[in-house]
Amino acid sequence: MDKRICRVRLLDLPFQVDKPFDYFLPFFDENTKPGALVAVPFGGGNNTKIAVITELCELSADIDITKLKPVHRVIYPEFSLREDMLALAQFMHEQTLCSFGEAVKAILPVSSFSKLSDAYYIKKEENAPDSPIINIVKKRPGITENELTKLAGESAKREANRLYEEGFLKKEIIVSDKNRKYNEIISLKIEKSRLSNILHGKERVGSKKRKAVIEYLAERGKVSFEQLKDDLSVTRTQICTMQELGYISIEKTDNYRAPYNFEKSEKESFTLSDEQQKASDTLKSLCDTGKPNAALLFGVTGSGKTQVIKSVIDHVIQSGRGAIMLVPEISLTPQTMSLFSSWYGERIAVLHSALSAGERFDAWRKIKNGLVDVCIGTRSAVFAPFEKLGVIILDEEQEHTYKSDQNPKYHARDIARFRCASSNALMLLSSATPSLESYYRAKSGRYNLVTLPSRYGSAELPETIIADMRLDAQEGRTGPVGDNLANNIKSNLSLGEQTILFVNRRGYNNYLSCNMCGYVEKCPHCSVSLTYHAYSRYKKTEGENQGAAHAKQGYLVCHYCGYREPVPEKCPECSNVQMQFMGFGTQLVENNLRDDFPDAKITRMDADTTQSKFAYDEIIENFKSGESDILLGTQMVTKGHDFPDVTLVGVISADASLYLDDFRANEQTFSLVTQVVGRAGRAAKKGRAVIQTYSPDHPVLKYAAKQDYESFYKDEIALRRALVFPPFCDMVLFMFSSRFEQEAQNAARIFAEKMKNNIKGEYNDVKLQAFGPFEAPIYKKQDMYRMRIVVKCVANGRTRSLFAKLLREFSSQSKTTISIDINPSGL
DNA sequence: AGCACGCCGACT
DNA sequence: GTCGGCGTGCTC
Repeated sequence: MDKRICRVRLLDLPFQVDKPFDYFLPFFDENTKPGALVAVPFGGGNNTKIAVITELCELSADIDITKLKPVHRVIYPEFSLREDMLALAQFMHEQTLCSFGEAVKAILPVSSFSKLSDAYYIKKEENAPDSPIINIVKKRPGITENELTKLAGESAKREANRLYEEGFLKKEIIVSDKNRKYNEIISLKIEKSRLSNILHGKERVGSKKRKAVIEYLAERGKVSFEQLKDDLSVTRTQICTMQELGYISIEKTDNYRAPYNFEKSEKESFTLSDEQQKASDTLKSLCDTGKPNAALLFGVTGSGKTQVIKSVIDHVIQSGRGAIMLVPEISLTPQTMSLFSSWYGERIAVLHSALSAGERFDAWRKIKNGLVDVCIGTRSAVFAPFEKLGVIILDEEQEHTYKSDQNPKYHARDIARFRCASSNALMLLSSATPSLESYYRAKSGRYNLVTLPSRYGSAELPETIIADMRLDAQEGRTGPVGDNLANNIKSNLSLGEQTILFVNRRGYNNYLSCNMCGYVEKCPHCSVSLTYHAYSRYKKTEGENQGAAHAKQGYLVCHYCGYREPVPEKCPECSNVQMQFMGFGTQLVENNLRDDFPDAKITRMDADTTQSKFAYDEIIENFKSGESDILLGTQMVTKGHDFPDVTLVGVISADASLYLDDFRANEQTFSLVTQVVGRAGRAAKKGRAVIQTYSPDHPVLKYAAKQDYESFYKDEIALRRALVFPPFCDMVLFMFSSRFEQEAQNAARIFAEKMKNNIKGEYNDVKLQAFGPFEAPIYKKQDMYRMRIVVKCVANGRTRSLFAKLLREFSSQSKTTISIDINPSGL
């Protein structure tokens, strides 16, 4: 029997209202199924909204059909969610506490959705009220609601809707497919005798232009619309009319736009080392178990992880399945692209957030239609709609960019895990410096651990020097490049070898450091650095560069537990009174370098110089070809390139990220320094690395210099366990923002109280520890005052249910905006 | 979130 | 007497 009722979720509802609604289904066909998108009337004004069907039900006594509105129709049938993707939306909704619609919109290329418009027609003329609306529709059947409003004023919408409800007007929902680009092939549709009549003027076709088109087509046969337009300057309307009149037919074929060039080239083939072969075999077998699997490919820098990954992708493609390759940032897609297209030619697609709606849609459609085997992209590419999925790879799995910080606040790893579970695919995490969480899971057997312990070929690890910047400070040198590094650059320049300098941009926070002994004040409860807050900070502009003298009037604050203490008068370690705020920018370093080495060719690479689409590639190519001596940059220089002529790598300020006010500071610093150091000496030449720091004895830097992940892990995991941080708990961040300072503060306080009451009462089984409320690191942002609550807990179903309840109750009664982020990428 | 319905002040 | 302010409450 036909299902007559469907349960739907609307795409554009705020969290408080986000619940299932039931609608009557006046039609039923093969497109009417769970996952389908439909247009439905919603709310008092019966505005047309987009919804997704989650369930089909039969008529039953417990549903009052008179209270149900009818679904208008199915829209965008090509975007209908497959069963597993619908389940994924539900999963995201539950896991990240986003609205169902937000989850669906992350999965589908919604930028391709065009706005729906309502078109009106006369349905019944007798007894129709004498309304101006009726008259307009009579004159212009199919008029849209917008045009109607323009002609008859604001009330037209309501009036038209009333006439529709009363049965005098008919409504149609129009979707324009503006983002689809077709090749339109035009051909004649007239039989020969009639054609001859027309050509000889015995039959008239209505206009000269029409006759010209027919003549043209008679001569040339099939022709594209573009061509026709260029040669005869016909308009689309004219062609469409001719189609309606039956003179011609228009055949639409898909036309894919390609933002990148796909050139398959016969790259020199490489042979896997024994070690790589073993890793590859293990991973390939994990793809074939017919069950979901997860693996961590842990290989030191330069161990050839990419080759292993390629062999796994090859294997997956051979079995007729697709592969998703995620990279941490957009700037890494072009180079990954060119590498992969040399292997797979046009059988690849790119998906990242900088694509235009059309490009994104095309890539999406190609994947869905099985025209590609591999999708490369950033976080959102984890939703690539492969029918059959064999493997999802997260390259540099520890990168924080895999966590979204906007709704839906998902982590690509979690999505990958879910998708692999429903496709019996392999989730493959790859890194030289895995996140503590992942390595912990690998060690405890939840992931298969596959290791590549040695560098590929003859490459050796570089010789690493930890340069003590305190010595420079004592001798009055305060510039960003210390004595040791400067000497190394000098000798490298004279040898004609290349240098990479890494400027640590993280840690621009105002942390206070003694420039004599490198002492940094930390929170006694959280093992994170304290951040400086000016005394009367609410009136101050953010990012102000305060001097040390000024600092003494302020406070040092912990962003995890709210602990605060006054700024010390002098260094508690060495009694030095010169405490200062740390950090250098790339530009400052560049200027200094130009002064010190006027003859060196220096290239700067950071967010500023890589604005344009291809700038990044150009910089890399130029540097590779030896056109410049020194490449100076941020994070970008640390990743994924083989520069055979680079023999010196310098870390300008290793401390900057070490004293981040984040529990992941150690982890991030270790990862960063390890990666930069790994850049040196990738080919036959032995490399050197200089790490500049005020804390030369810091174990994290020592481990990174030796590329000793195991020891770092041992220390760090013990610390996390002792202080209870992930992976031993989940962190949840609540943020309250309001234009009015008092409101944000009240809201946060009341919320905290409500949470406390709940864990004493209904939710007394939930174990959690709440900190705050206290001010967000950027207290005032875009005129909004922001308060925070930080919670440590186990984010299970019960805890989420509590949070969901609190959010729902709270947001319906407060003007303050509240947001939740479960395991945020940084606090 | 929108949008309706609903109950009190300044205008033709 | 009406237009319109935004307070409250609902959306299948």
